[in-house]
Amino acid sequence: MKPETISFFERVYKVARQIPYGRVTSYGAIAKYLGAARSARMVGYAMNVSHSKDVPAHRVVNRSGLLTGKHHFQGTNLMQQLLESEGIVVEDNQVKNFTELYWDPSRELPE
DNA sequence: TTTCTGACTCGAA
DNA sequence: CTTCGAGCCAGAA
Repeated sequence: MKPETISFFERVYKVARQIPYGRVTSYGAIAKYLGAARSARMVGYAMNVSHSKDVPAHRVVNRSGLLTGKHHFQGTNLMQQLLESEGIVVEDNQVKNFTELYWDPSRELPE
């Protein structure tokens, strides 16, 4: 498939799937990696339609480590359970040790 | 076709 | 310290 034919969402999914186990990242980080630093909203929106994709949306949180999208998961705390099952500590919808668990694609991944 | 909304982020007051 | 506004793009009504 040509890169031009790949939609913005496809790129988001591609990066999201590269998130290592037990790590988390932010919408803005993905957007920045895609060259659209100010399209963080679009990344979140992409996650909304990623229900049919193999995208670990639960590993994507906002810049504060807050589980802003947990409400969009099936359960009330499904997102938190998924994160905790990966060894990530979540408290009050917020990821603990977020700074240590934070995975920046533009920094961890090659250009 | 236009209008509105949204899993965000950052800078300014 | 907190609060507010603007920017970004895509999809649904």
